[in-house]
Amino acid sequence: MTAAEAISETGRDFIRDIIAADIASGRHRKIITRFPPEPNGYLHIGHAKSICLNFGIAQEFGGQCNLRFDDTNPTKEEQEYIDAIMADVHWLGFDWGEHLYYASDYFEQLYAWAEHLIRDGLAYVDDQSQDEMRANRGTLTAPGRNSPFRDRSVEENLDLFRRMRAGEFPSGARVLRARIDMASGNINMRDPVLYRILHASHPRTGAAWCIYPSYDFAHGQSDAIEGVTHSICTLEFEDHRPLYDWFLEHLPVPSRPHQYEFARLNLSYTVLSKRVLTELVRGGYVKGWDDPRMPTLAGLRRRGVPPEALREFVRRIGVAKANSVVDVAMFEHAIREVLNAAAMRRMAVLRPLRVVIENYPEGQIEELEAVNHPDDPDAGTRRVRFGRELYIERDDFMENPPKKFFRLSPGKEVRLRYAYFITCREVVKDAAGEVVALRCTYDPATRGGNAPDGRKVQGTIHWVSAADAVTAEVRLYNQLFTKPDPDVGNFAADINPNSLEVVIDAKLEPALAADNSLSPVQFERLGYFARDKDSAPGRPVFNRTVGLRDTWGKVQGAAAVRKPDEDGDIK
RNA sequence: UGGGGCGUAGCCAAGUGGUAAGGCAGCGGAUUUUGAUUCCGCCAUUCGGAGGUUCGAAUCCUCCCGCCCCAGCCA
Repeated sequence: MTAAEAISETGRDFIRDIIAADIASGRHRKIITRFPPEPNGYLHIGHAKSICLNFGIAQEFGGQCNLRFDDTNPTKEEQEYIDAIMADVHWLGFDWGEHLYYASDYFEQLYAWAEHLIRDGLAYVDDQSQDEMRANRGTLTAPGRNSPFRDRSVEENLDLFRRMRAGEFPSGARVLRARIDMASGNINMRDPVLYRILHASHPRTGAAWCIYPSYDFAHGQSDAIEGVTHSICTLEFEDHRPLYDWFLEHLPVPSRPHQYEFARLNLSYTVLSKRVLTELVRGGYVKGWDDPRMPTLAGLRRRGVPPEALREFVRRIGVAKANSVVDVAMFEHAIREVLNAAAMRRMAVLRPLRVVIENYPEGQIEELEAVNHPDDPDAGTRRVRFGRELYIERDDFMENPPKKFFRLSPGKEVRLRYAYFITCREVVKDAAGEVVALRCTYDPATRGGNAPDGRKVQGTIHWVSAADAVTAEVRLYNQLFTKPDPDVGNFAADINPNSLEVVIDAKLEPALAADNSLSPVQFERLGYFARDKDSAPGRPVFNRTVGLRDTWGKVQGAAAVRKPDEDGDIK
């Protein structure tokens, strides 16, 4: 596949256009991008957009994408996150090859460049307190005031900076600042901090340093060291670009990268703020970074979302500069699309209702053929056991059904998928009036699901043989938040109390009990499910990745809102 | 009366002076042993608004309106 073909498949966007133009003009021969996570949390679906963009561009243009950890703040970063991030990028389907880097690899060079700026009179050590600095920074509309330490001599600055490095001062005592313009309309240019004193152990450099470069002082130079040609980041860094360029212009860097910004992903009913995600985990709102309700790659993976679905979703939402909120339905569509094609079908009953086939011989068992995938004959068939006692879904029976209810009700005939037509003859209730079982009859002539007399039936329902069924725990997930646009300032108020429903006695086809059973799999008529790591021998646990499209449920819901009748009938 | 961005359908998003792609959602209909899938059809006389330039404007110019980001020794 040529680069041009690859792009037409991926779609165009303004960044790919710029890169294509840079190649066409001869400005670059080899494209180098980078994905630069800070290891202070887990990757989420928003990062997936960035990963697909950066690694995707490298693939399409025959270039290279580096994985570079932006580890300049040891007070927030941990090895656990570094490991998880690498695993997640690989799982998503991308590989950085030999190009694994850390900003901390460049600490010595960055330090040398800081001294270079000092020598050129472009940086100074500031003794002001944090409060003083803030007070002198000015406001959005008023210029700042120069620090009283701004005009120290080169010698004094050098001496102080070296002593900062040597550990002579406590954390926060002094900073190194660029000497730019305290009156700039762009606050990032008002003498930004280059180095701060942090007596903290770093996951990689340990105690080697007690001063650490700021993001601004590290990022562009790291790009330059690695020969990154296109440094792609999100919109909020747009007004850092003049500073990014300033460092590259004033330092003897080995290459001249350029920064481009795109709009980060926002998803309805979802929060992608790292701060909030961290609080969800630490506050116990979810069971961990890989809780299937989390939008983290680890959570999505555990939920059963295939990486192809993430990539397809990202491809479809495009890349632009307008802030936007993508409907989570678009993500679910991508998941269903991939899973519909890939997942084998099995039968499982979530809320079992016992059915006794009165005219089926006691003790008789037979095996019926069921296809594994309706659109893929190569997926083959399997045998499912049928007996006198079965489980069907409680939702597939209604004693007083509304019009257009195609499932089972007293006196009505339906097809048991791959098996027989059955007719409901009697409803068995307990003392409380609860339906506890159904007595039905079957038509032996309809074996396999077709009536020789051409008789039609309106509905087909799934079932599991009671004698063979395996009991399982099934976890049904709903949106973590109740509102399309949760309040990140008070996220707890918008958390969905019903984001997790646990079904403890689902009945599965026996093959689903095996440790190596299919996953993800479609439970027919219900949705796509993935085996969870909490599964124990003989006690499988499944997560619902996403339900099937449910037009009947939608019609029902709408009708119920419109006109809930006394007897439950819906006109 | 600061600086930087962005405004095309309910939601994403193409379009770069020649007469509004595509996807999601929605709505009809066909097929169906998953009310799934698949398939067909419908869904912006109009591009935040108003002027202007032009034979012709979502695209160029002017003014206005709206939304987002920035005052961490976070990234």
